Amino acid sequence: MIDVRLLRTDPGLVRASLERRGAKVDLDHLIELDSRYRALLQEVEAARAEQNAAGKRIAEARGPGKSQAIAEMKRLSDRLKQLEAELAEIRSELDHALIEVPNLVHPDAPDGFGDESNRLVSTVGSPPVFDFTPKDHMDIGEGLGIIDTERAAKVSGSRFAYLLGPAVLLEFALVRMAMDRLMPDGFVPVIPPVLVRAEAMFGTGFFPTDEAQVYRCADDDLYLAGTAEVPIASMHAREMLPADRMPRRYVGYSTCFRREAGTYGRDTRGIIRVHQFDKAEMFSFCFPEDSDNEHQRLLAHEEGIWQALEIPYRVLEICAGDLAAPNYRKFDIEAWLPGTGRWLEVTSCSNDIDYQARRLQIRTKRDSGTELVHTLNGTAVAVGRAIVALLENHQQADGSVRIPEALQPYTGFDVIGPP
RNA sequence: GGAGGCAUCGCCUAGUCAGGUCUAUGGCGCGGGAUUGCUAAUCCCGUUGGGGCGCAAGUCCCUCGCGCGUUCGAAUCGCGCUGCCUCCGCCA
Repeated sequence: MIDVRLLRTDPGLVRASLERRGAKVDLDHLIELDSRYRALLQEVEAARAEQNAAGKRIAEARGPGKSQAIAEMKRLSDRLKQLEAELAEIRSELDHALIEVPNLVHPDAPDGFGDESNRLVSTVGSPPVFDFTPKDHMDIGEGLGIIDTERAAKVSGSRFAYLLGPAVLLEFALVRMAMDRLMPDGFVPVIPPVLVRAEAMFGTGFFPTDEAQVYRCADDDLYLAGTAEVPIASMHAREMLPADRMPRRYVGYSTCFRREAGTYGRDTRGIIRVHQFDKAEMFSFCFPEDSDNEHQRLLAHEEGIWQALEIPYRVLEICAGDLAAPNYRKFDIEAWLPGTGRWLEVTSCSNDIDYQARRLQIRTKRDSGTELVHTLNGTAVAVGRAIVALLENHQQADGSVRIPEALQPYTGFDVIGPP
């Protein structure tokens, strides 16, 4: 949610940001609603002040004057009730309109829409050279017997997978390596609940925009989180974070659930796009003036992990038109997949500034006053896609897969296979 | 799933039975100050959060878990919801 006051004081700024996103929001209507709301609010508050004063007089009054005063106040009370009903209606209209408004856009974010408008920030590492024809992750995974999507389809339908044997140990190794890199930098490991209330979905900005992507447990009115970002951001909802304990950093490990509605033709092979995967996610709550630096910090951790995995990657800054509603600025890392011959998005790192904090009411108090915090999130390891990248980049002629050195202390083995 | 209890401005707490100066009491903590004079103590002042108007000083409104209701008036009465606790059942 954006700051309504900004809408009042600098509507041009908001309008420019929304245009860069290509967001269709009727700002004039919003401004009109806000001004009607405040005008009516003043009327209501004046009436309440009158009622409060009259109430005191009644409390002190004795005798016949009292019943007369009560009769007078009844008329006042009726009028106030009518005004309050009107106020509530406008407030609700305003709230519904506001929750649809996406975040502002960072001035440095590239303009445009679609992949071709993203800015290439850097490319690191070089594609591995093979003296054989490299296979894609599915051929390798099935060959090694560590990925089984056919049986998963039998049990759960398409876009599910069984991970088996060394793939499972690889998952735990990846997660533990990420934690070990992040904990010294103040990230507190957390395993959050993955079933959350609608409030958490709205608070983090996934609702109302992405409601179609979320699994719902209708009987209990709970939703399966598509990322640990949702329960971690919501963890401190309606809290005042002590200034001397800022920033607050977490690395959350959770299973992630995504309906992938509307992606029927895309990434149907293997485990690149599945309904369920595990992920370690970084999340920071920080002071507003620190969020640009914090964003770079999260991105640096992501790059460090991919370098440790010895996988070539590139960093993209996402263009204004492709930012999700809560994002102010976003960087993706794409790993090179030699078997498939394409780049694959493996991390996403966003600065949402005060957008989530305003919805979730997460504040901090300093001498300068109380203010909303900034929130940021970034992928530490999306396990499924990390496994895909490892298999394709470190495959060997005999069908086995080499484990990069940094990971070996965690896996306990240096190779998977040969079959 | 069943039965019962609880929810007050950072934490603890008075107030709720008998609705009206509750403009919510006190303690802890925190901030500022005074005095004594040194492994500290005592005293004074301030301290929930949010919003409207205003250049400001200020002023008004809301906030006793949330919502709805009763009433001229709700921390207080009624209903619903949420959370926590205890017991029973079930359960990894």
